[in-house]
Amino acid sequence: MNIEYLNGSLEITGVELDPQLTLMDSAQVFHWSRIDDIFYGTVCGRRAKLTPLPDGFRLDGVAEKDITFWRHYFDLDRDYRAVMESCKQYPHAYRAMQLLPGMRVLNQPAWEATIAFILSANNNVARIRQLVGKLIGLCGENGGIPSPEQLGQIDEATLRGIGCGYRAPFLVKTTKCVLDGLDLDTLRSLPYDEAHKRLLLLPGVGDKVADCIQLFGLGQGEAFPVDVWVERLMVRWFLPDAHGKKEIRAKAQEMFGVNAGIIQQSLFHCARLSLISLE
DNA sequence: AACCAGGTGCGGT
DNA sequence: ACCGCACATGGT
Repeated sequence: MNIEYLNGSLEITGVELDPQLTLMDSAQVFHWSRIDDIFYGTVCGRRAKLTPLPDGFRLDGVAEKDITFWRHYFDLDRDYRAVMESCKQYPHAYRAMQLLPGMRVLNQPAWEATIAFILSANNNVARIRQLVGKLIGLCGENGGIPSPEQLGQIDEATLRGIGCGYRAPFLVKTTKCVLDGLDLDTLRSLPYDEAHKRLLLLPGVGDKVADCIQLFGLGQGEAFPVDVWVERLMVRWFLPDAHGKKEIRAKAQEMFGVNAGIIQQSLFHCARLSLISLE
């Protein structure tokens, strides 16, 4: 992998990273937009324009002090080939990673992942995108997910007004928890189980959303979100006798360890895109 | 027009 | 601890 920085542009080449797959199709992040194969997004107030290249991408609008930030966001320092090799004893997992070589798991800010995945519950990807976009539209025009302070200014009725539905009070209450002093980033250094328990205290956060926050927002690779798709594919491909999402998650963590989350992401997409048949 | 969406909270067994 | 149901809304 090669990284070059010049005049606000960060060029990353020699890396398997498919922006369409990771930013738009992956259902791990919902607020990047694509216009004519160029991607626009704002993360923690840093607005960037991403242009795909044949073997990587270029990021424009990058301040020199933010090079490390973006490098971490796109998880550039991880050897995905090694992750793939780590699951070679599980042919379906290995195959899933082979089929999606450009797949990566982004390191999002904990707060942004929390808001996005509370909105994701019992919702489809197209609508999650739309909803996150409307939420962003409520707070200025920098294009990023509102900060806790910004969201704290918005009442439940307004959130219902943009289509949040019954998730509106979850957003309000969780925002209040954070404004009252809960520091999501401190969960990063806690063991998986402990961070999970604390996340469950937030309104609108159950097992699945907590795992998404841990995987996408806290850098905890043992997290293994189990939704209906993952439940089905795990039973079909790995655990024919398992029943219940909790058991599936525990067994997957035993099998895949700290790479469980990355492998889950590949399995999930292979199933969703029908790259591997569930029958 | 039903049915589904990367579920969660709640009350009743 | 497990089970069933309500919950808003729009895409397919």
